[in-house]
Amino acid sequence: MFSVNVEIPACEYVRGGQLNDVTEVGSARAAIVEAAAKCFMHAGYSDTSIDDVADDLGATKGRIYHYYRSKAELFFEVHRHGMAINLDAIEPLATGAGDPVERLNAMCKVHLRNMLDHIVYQRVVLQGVEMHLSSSTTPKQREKLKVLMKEREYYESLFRDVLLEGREQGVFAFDNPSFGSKAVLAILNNPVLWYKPRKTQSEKEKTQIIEEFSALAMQSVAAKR
Amino acid sequence: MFSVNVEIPACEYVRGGQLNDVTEVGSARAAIVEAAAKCFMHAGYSDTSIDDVADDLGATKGRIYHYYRSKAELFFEVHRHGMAINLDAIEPLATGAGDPVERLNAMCKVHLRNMLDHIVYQRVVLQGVEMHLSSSTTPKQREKLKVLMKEREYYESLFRDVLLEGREQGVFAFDNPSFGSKAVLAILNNPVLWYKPRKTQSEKEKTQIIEEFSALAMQSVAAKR
DNA sequence: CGGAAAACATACTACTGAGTATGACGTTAT
DNA sequence: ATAACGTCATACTCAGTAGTATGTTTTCCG
Repeated sequence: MFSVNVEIPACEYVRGGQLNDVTEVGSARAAIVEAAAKCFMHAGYSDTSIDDVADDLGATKGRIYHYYRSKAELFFEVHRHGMAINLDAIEPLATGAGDPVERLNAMCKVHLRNMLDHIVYQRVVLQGVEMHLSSSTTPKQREKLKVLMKEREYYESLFRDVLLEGREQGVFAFDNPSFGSKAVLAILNNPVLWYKPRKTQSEKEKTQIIEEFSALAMQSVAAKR
Repeated sequence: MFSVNVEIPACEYVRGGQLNDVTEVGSARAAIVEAAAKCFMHAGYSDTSIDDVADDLGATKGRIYHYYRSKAELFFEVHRHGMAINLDAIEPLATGAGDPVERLNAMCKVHLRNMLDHIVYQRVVLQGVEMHLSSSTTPKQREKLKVLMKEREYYESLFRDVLLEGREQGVFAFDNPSFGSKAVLAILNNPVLWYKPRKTQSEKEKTQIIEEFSALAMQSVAAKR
């Protein structure tokens, strides 16, 4: 899998195939990442100051810079966590058994579930796509962003592979496989742009969105019969 | 249609139903808007300084602030121009004659064509959706952003209406109409996120993208037969 | 218990970037 | 010609912010 190594000032930090230990509840790093995700979601990366994150934590800058050496690194951490949630859930489904239609259907629903349940992280992940670290960032940080984009690309390839398998069996139809997976993910990611969790009826809303958007996504690559 | 009134320091400024006179070639305002769109696309709103736009123009701040009283207003102008391009092209198709399948097909292709031909403006329009003017902006500016979002909503309704008409005739199938139009537009907007115009084979690439993504979009709401 | 290291908070620095005040230059109307 | 106005450039102000340097408290271990 992807093994990303970052020099971490404090604590040990290892990224295996599964969820990051950084995310364990009670960890100081986890609290920081959580607060950062919240702020990044509400105001975007550029318009979020480290002080904003510190405020959300009820702390000060010092706390954050003790664990993360820059704002960009903190963003990367949030992004990585968001992608880890998705990869850990989708990877087994993609490589598992079963016919392609069933597999893709499961992937769509789980992906949507993740979008709605972890929306703060998912919006940060989407921001990563539009991330412009062109200016005012070190070349080293740009390298890390490339690694994150590779991870994203791999995630998309999981969908692409299932699509290709289904096309060979005649259950899916599309021309360019890359376009097919992009279209499916475009639909699946869409709710992240507008979904706001309600206090009441929240779960009912979620299941409706999951059902309907997964149906739309499946339909977009379905073979006509 | 939407009549937006902004106090403009110099020159007269009227927004009718059609393309803004601001965009006429030779106009000083048009050059500013063009440069701003380019910068906003490459670096995003927050990471684009007025000086950046001025540099692109080969001018200085003074020029820009002579025509636009704030950075936000300049963004609004770019956004408005982008939406005007889309509305002027799609509105006649949506309300025109013909069966829903043909109409939606035409709308999809024209929309995609606009995405690829005016990508600088379209990316700014997409940024508008994720715009967070929550902090450090006047309530008056937030009002204007709402107007822009209304315009976006109206654009989406053009697709929704055609979809509804098609569902009544049994040629389209979906559950929630709003979700249907969102899915279609999600696919149609997707190329904006990754398309980079090539020097060679540019037109061939475009037509391929247009054909395949419109097919995917149509398919996502197609009735199974 | 005591000393070291981790885990912060406080108080800075240095810089960017939005917006303004003002002046210079050209054009047009009278 | 000159007054007025439109069109900019120059030179500022000032608030916000990333990052650092250093002090202070708590925890942990021998």
